[in-house]
Amino acid sequence: MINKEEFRKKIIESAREIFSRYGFKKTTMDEIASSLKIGKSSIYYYYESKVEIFEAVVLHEANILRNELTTAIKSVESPTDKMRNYVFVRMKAFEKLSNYYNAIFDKSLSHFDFIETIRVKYDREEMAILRLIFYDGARKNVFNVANSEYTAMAVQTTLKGLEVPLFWKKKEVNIEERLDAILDVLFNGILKK
Amino acid sequence: MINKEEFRKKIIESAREIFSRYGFKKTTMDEIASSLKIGKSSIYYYYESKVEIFEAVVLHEANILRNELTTAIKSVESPTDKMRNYVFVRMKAFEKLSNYYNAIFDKSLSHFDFIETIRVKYDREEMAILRLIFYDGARKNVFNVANSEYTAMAVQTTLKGLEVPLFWKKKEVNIEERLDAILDVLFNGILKK
DNA sequence: CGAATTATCGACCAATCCATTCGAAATTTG
DNA sequence: CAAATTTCGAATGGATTGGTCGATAATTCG
Repeated sequence: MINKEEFRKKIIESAREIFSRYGFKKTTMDEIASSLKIGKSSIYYYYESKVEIFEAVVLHEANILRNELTTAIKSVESPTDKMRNYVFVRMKAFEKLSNYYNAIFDKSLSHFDFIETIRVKYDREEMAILRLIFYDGARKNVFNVANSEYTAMAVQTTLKGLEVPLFWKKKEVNIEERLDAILDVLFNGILKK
Repeated sequence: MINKEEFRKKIIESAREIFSRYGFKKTTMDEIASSLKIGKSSIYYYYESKVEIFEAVVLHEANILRNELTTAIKSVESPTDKMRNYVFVRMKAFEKLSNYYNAIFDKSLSHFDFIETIRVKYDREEMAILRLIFYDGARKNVFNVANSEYTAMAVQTTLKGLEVPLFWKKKEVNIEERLDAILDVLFNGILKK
């Protein structure tokens, strides 16, 4: 019916739902298996270990995020709209992603260096995107930035700071409602009049 | 600073968040404890067991639901609006509550007869409320019900049927979007022109 | 103060859970 | 049919976790 590679993808899709809901530790191989209607031991025919599946899931998730971000930017023209869309999608995504982290930073994270690798890679990609937006914004005279590299760095740092409350989940943060306030902070001193 | 009874409540509040997120089985005493910044063994000074805490949480949750439902009904005048509000709050609540069930119907549910007790009690309360709404609706000539008792029973059965997809979580159900369709089903043959 | 009471905790235990292995059976392929 | 692919049940061993207990800390109160 379906070849091995296809079924590997199916496993990732199912595992994604469960991992994103319960995190790494609380997710069991039994759950993943039964969500696919196969026996637990069958999974090991497709993947070597739970960690391997988790890595594949996180990678998948990262790719989805990258796509969402690029389309969010492409869908509008003006630099301010691009920023607005970018920030919105990013915060929304992080809200979801924080579930994964949640369960990782429990203990024994030594296995999860690969997440840091992905993270670093994405920071770089994000920098490139932000730099471009600000460069474009300066050229079009809507942003007041002398150095787009520097501004991009500052904004990225601010964004990371905004992630913290999401990460620690003191409280649900309603992104929709807070977006304008967040953009106010980000645009502080950048937006021309 | 705070007396024993107060702290018991605090425990329930904390445990509520965790149980509602992870269900009974996936929630650990360690988590409950550390969310309160106390040691695991200290919890046993306030409660005898995990099950006892869980029961208190479910009871608490049930009370909250009852309050929400009664205020939802009181807040409007017309019988159709009352139904709309009632159904909305009920479905919303069940969506959340299903997390608890989720983890219970795993196995060894013998301990959880008390949930059935609560359930039965609430079915009765619900029937009383529905009967009243329909009786009032018939009197005000907006509903076409000959026997409000019978209609209430039928509606309750339908509502229970609608819970099923929420319970089994094949997919997220967007209550906001589906509400009108649900009400259409419920009002079928009841609403006067 | 000092003793009684209240509250917290670390260390420990037994039961269960759970990721993983393995060999055998089932199923598909050719 | 035989070979290759796929599924699975049973077993295991190490980690997890609900719960106990006795030892202290902290608080109360005469």
